Amino acid sequence: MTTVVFTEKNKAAAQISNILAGGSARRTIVDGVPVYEFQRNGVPWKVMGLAGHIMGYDYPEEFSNWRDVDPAMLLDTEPIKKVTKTQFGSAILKLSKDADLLVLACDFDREGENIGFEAKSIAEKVSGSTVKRARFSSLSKSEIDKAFTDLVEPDENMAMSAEARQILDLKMGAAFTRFVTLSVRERARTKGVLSIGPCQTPTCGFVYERELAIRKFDPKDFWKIEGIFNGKGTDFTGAHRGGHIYEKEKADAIFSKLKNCRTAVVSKKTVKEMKTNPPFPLNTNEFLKRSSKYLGVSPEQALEIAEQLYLSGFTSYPRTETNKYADDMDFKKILKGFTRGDYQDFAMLLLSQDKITPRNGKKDGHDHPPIHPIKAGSRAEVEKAVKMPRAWDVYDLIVRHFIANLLPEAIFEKTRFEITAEGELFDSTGSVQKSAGWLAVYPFEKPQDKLLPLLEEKDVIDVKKINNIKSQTTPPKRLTEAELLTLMDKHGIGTKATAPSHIETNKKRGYFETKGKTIAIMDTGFTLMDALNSSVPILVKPDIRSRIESLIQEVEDGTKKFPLALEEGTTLIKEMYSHLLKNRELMVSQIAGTITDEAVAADKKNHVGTCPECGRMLRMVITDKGRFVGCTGYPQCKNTYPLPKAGALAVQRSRKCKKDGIAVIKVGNKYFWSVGIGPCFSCEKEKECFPPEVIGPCPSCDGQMFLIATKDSRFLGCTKRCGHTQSVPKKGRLTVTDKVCEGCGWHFIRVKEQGKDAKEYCANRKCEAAAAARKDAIRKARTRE
DNA sequence: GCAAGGTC
Repeated sequence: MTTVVFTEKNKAAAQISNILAGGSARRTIVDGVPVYEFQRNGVPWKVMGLAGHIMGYDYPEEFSNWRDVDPAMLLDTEPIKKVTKTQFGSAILKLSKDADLLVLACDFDREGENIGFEAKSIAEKVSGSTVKRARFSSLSKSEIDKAFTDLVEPDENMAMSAEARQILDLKMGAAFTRFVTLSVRERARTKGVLSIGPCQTPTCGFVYERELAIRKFDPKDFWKIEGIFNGKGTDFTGAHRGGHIYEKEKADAIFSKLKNCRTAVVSKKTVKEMKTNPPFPLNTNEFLKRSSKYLGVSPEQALEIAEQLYLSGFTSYPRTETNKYADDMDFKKILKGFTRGDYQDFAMLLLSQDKITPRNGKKDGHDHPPIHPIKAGSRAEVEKAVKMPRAWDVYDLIVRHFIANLLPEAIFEKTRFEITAEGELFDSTGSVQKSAGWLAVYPFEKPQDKLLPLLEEKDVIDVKKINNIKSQTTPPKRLTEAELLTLMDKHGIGTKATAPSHIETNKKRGYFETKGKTIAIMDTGFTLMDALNSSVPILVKPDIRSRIESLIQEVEDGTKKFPLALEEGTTLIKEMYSHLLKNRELMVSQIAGTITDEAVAADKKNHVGTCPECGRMLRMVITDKGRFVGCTGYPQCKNTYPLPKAGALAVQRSRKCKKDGIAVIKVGNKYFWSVGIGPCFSCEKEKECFPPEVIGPCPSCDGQMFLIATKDSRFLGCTKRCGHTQSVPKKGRLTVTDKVCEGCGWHFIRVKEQGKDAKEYCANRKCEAAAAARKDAIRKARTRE
């Protein structure tokens, strides 16, 4: 009389056993798998945790060679399901042999039902006993007790719907991936596989669509009228109510009406108190988005860190849809851990309250609570337990978010002036933080105060200047990872646990890459999406996932039989396949062309110059074993030159060695290396080849200022060593441009920080024109808010 | 060597 229970994972097995056994479950190991044993109602119980899916679909052996099988065959072949985690398979057999009742107790969702059925299908080989289902949405005692008292029938429709998804995903993925990869390989050597899938392809599709919008963008000129006013001795700006004016004549007319105007009137004043609510508790999606946005940590990495933090007991389970806390959540218990250290002020404040009220969201996946800290840890403790870069930052974000959610709202006082000048209306807004509330613990979102003078209605103010500013509409920005995750979530691409992996797949395939926080499509990805878009547009859009989704939903609802859904799904895939087949030539030529171009470009990057021995091309040869410069004429020409062992190598196209005429290579960010000679710093011609980068006249003597870069700093110094120095931005790539400042004769510098727009300006701190421009930029930044 | 979904 034994009852055997299967849960989705070991952790759930342990917890459920403790609840059902009243705290006295015995842990044993069967074929390496933990099993919890206890007595309940006089009957022996055994509970085993699975590890998610323990079975998986694949094609039969004879279909595994890509070259032997027409990919289209895969659409008419049924994949077979096999046990992929054999130790679980044998443990299930051992346990089920003498069971009288089998209970499936996996998560209450589609995949959970399916995982339970995997165990059931294995158990039924050796056991004919009854199979029941325990349904629960959380691992609380009351729910578990109830679920195991009121056992229900397993839901075959639900399990089969997941089965249909698995088969259709594999059929489509395998057939399309093989077809595209093999077709393109006829014309170009591909580095790896060109994969296609119902989640990864639409994910890339979002990035592609954005790229299209950027490329198609046609900038339009517009004008805006800005007033610079002075009231009570304080300058402030106002924007003309006309906003963006697209006709020059219209802007000019307003401007000429106003340009000689010297006074204006505050025609209306409103003061409003604005409240900003704390954020909702963190579910996985929100956590990943904020990690990316605030910390620049990729979703994949953030999830991995959260997983480690969870395993080390610092934070709760990281995969959850829920953004509201259960009513019995014990906030005080957690906060007590934080009464020392970085967060103590906030923890003490909250603990002094009778009641702590979170600002709850509305999503309840009935799975796990929102991500929150479990125990307090110092930076040293967290970094010791989780040996991953940024682990502390992620933990800090989770703790701060947790506390912020419990704190009161932030309060701002927002003032708005309507200003009338010559009958034209301007608006000025300012806001002042009255009470920081949750923002005090949440430095990731810092709103800036914008100050306005204390004016009242009917006050007359000075008009210092009216500007007619020409501007241009800007193209859409590249997607950030956070925005991509939002799009995926909105269109049901992937699940909370798999979304980052689809992004990762696209990166691995060379379809897109991250540049700072934004995602940039790569040539291969763009051409592939372009080709797919012109032959099978639904593949590039989220439609493909939703078509399959609605099919399997019908299976789950019982309105469509599993075999029919499979057939219809296969027909859909076949249809797409035939479209792709029809456009094969065009697709292949496009993609092969791009791949060849990329290869040529990569090869060109390695070209160093002409071989003095034989006249052919010299190139850098970089292998796992080492690197050197060799001749393309090898093996006839055996000419080689050494290269430095460490540092990234970049051939300097604009430079040739003055000694031997062969190329100069930049090593890392550190020094230059002449092929055939060695490091330039040990060469007597160094000064001649690398004259100091002069930026302009020294403001304190008749010398010239030039850029001095050392290993850990950079600044401007004087060629006459008069002692005058000036600072330059520490961050970003810095170049001296040809443009010369009219004010002081210095060359403009160009600073390009990763993920930001390049800035060009005069860096001279002693230049009046530059000072005015800086002031103007600050003012503009303020008024833009 | 193909997918996506669980979990470790």
